Amino acid sequence: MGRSPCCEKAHTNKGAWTKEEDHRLISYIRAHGEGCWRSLPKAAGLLRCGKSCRLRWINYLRPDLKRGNFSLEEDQLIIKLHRLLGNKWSLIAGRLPGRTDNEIKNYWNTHIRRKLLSRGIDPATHRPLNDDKVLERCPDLNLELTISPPRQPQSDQHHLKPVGRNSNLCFACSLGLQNSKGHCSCALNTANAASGHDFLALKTSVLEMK
DNA sequence: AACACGTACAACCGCAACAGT
DNA sequence: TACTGTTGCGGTTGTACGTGT
Repeated sequence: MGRSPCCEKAHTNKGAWTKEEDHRLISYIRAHGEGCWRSLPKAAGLLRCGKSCRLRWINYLRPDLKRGNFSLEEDQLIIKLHRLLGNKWSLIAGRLPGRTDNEIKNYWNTHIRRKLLSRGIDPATHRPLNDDKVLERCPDLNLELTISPPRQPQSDQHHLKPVGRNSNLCFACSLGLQNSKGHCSCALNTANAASGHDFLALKTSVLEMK
């Protein structure tokens, strides 16, 4: 026996959401807040699975979403973040307020990928497409990209979840997630507040890119 | 007008991570 | 520690719409 399906597929709607469904979902979340997606559809009177409700809310109905075209700044930030993080769309979305991982993923696949290819850049590696030849000539050349949070002084904060060797940072802050700001007081947030620099916000000289 | 093709994006699926017991 | 249920993520698909012929 495999695991049970996330929902009773026989009695759930699929495909595009109707205005009525959207309205029900918005009304329910306004009244009860987000969370408990599995039980939400039944409680809200929706014939959808919880995953579908969550996706619809996060990617389309959330009031703080920024609709419309990506700005040039957003465009460049996505490219920089993708170079650092790869296809970690949720992390990239964390640095772009009002944008969702799905939206960024789609935008990458439909616009940016093509743009990079037309410039002769491999969108997966961010290296010139003919870089293979360089590697053939220089097999020992190590172009591996690695990221790590900046070193922080020791502190006695104890609410933090250790992340590898950098046990003074919560994971969100170690990745420089904007959402984490204001919600935690780990070493990085404190330091950033003082210095005006933050990790992955690409203001740091360490990560400065041309 | 009708069709073919390309593009954009909403939505689905499967899996891994996480949380609770 | 092992197990189970839930959530979140990333890859992929489906389809509406625009454009060219």
